[in-house]
Amino acid sequence: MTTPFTTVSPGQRLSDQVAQQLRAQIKAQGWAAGAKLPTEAVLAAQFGVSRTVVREAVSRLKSLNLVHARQGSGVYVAEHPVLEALAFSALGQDPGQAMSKAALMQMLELRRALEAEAATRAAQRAGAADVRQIKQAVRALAQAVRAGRTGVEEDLQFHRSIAMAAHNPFLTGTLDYLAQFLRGAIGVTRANEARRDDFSEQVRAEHAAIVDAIAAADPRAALRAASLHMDNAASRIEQADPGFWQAEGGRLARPLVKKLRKG
Amino acid sequence: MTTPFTTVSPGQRLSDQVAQQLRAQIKAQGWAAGAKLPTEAVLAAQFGVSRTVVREAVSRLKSLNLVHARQGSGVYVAEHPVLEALAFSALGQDPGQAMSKAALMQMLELRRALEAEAATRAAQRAGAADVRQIKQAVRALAQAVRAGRTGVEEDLQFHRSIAMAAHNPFLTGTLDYLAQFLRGAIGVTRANEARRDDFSEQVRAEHAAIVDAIAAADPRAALRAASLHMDNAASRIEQADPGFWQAEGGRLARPLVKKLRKG
DNA sequence: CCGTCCAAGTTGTATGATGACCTGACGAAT
DNA sequence: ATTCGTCAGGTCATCATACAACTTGGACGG
Repeated sequence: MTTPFTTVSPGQRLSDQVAQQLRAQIKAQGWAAGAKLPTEAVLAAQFGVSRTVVREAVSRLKSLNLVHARQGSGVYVAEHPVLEALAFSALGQDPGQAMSKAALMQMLELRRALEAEAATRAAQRAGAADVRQIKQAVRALAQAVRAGRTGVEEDLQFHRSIAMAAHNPFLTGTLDYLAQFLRGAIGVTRANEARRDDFSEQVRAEHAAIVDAIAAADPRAALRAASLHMDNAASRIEQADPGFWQAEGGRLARPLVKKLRKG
Repeated sequence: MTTPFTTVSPGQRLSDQVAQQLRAQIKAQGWAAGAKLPTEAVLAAQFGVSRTVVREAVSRLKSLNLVHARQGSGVYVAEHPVLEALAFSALGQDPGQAMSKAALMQMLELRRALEAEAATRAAQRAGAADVRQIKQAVRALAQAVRAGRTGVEEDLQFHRSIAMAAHNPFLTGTLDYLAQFLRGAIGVTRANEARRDDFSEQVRAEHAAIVDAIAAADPRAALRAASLHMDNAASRIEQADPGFWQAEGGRLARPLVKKLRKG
């Protein structure tokens, strides 16, 4: 077989299916780095679709820097298709979905590193305006809770305001990107924390400790406070009722099942 | 004017230009989250291009989750277009290019957080196979240096092997993604370090300290060693000849000029 | 051997048409 | 009055075709 592609099936968007298959082929080293892909016309014939669909699929791979096209020559696999790793959201996987407990813990680990760095640098560099922003976020979060909402967006905004106070666009950008996946995670953690009043109060206190350290321009205290907040968040998830992950978390965790089966 | 779009100019790929302008418009809150974009026909008319071009541009925004299209209804701005922040590479900016000294320091800051976490967790979880991989990477790096090469790829592989030993796919994924931008940065730092023999030896010793700590399953030592490595890398850049950034760095730093002018 | 030019191949763009699907409005039946 | 079916218009998804812009490799003549 010279055509290792499964024929596309209608119902789904064809360009999505083609993009996924091409991505899979590249990821599986089906084509070496720098190699030339078949021409659009050939791909269209192999997939049984029009050239328009192939072009849109290739266009998406281009925007992910998996390939680059040279007019008059062809489409070539990128030399360093590394970014693909973080682009799991872009093709196939749906971000914003909730995650399994294990994935949640791993994400918290990543956050721990980034939030600690952000808090440290924020304590070093935050100006009066930055501190105002952070305190504003804290108030918004408290108000959301009083209003009976979960406060996911406000929680994200709180952490984002700290990252911005660090004045490092790479840090802000990375946290922003992760926020997409965090949104589901924070929803779960806050739902968990809201089940126990002592948890809610504990979270509030931890947030306050971070803010105080930044306002006091004490980097080491900020580092400690931020690390503690993440560690405690992990603990609170560990302490959560085992039933939580079947009950309230179940609705959210369901989409993860397929992801786990695949792994 | 109801058409705030600058007319596209031939020479560049039209779909790229349209995608950039749409992205800029969304980023500038020109359209609220959830708002419906003009139809493809209208956009095509406003930009003065064909629907084909508009469709490819929109397709790229879709793959970045900036918008989502509903057949029969329209194209809508995503509710949480947050990931866009890390996608600076996908549209417009060329990754793999070198960066300014300031950007390099900011990126080191981000790396510091991630590498420290990776080293810590690696020390906690690395198995015998993981340690073998890491030591193999160290040997490859030494060999590359002896062969007169810069060892950028080997340096990346060294850090990647540590991240993998941490057994956290999110951490590995994020570092992989950043590696794309790091590649240029590491090239600059290694070119800088190679200029002074004491620097080279110092780097080698720092790497060894990290490996030893992981092999000894000492998380705290690994954390210290990794943090020290990043801090020292920053110091070495600070200590670099001022002329370095005009001379050797100049060739690499040139593409950054436009980025700085824009900011 | 070397430079020029041309022709085929490939991507980029334009255009028109058709199918699938959504949305809102209208009107009939319960 | 509410619900439901139907219909028309709008919109995205896909297809087919044609042409423009560009690259590549080889033929050709020096």
